[in-house]
Amino acid sequence: MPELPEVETIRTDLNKKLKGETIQSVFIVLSRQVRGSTANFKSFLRGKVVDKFNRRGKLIYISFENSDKFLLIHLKMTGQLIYCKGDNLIAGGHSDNNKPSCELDKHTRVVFEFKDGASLKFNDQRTFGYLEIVDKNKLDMILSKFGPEPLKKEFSLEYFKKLLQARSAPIKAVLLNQENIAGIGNIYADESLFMAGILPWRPALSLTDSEIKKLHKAIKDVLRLSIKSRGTTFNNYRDADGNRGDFIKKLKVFGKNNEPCPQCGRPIEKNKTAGRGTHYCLHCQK
DNA sequence: CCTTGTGTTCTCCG
DNA sequence: CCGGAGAACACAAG
Repeated sequence: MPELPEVETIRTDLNKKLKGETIQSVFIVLSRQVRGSTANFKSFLRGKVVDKFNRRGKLIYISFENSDKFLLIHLKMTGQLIYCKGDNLIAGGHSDNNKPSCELDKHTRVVFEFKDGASLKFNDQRTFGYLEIVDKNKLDMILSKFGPEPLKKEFSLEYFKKLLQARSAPIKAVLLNQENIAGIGNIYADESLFMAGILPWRPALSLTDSEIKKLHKAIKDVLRLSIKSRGTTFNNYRDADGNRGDFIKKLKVFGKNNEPCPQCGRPIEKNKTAGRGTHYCLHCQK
């Protein structure tokens, strides 16, 4: 479940590895995950030089030198972007021969092959993710639907207060909606609500000023801490080198059903809130 | 049957 | 009847 910290970890890593590199060819295993024509997808990308890996919420978009089009990559729940260089190369492998240039994993769906010999594998066990080439207009349209980035100034306490004041939905549902705040998913919704001492099903408008302030800080703190730990590997997430994220060691409630609460020792409970599995401590959260 | 991020569709309410 | 909010469902695979 890559959320903001996981996608940010991947983005910064790949930016270091692939900025300025040239795409030589693209090998497509499962065309269903490439939106639009796969022939156009391949022909557009061939020879393109990576300008930058960018992120908005949980969405990665790659810009290219001398091009006004972008490659969107959404990992959804089980997507991975795995970089490999040098090792595991297959002799004669090239997408033009319908042969990949590197060893595929069980769930590899697309491989980008670079001129310097490196490959970038898009893996996705559950095939919910997608890749798409879009022009600037479409990119802007998509990006404009996202709420503020929670780690930027635009996510102000004022904005957060206004957001919550007229909503009867559970606070967790408000946090999960990408149009409200970009990048929070199930893990960080539960964790930030625990940090702030707020029960996930409380109507958003029932939060007091001091609770809103606590939650605003908790969201930023938990996301920053997780980025420092290179994200949370609960099951599927891997960084660009195939490594796990360490933040799972610092989770307080997510996935801890029936385990003792780290604050009070009473068992963590789990229910379904906002349609999602939700973890909380009835004693520490009000 | 369960899991989840997102897009779509349905339903409710003023 | 309209619009918006929120809930419910669809998707896929293991």
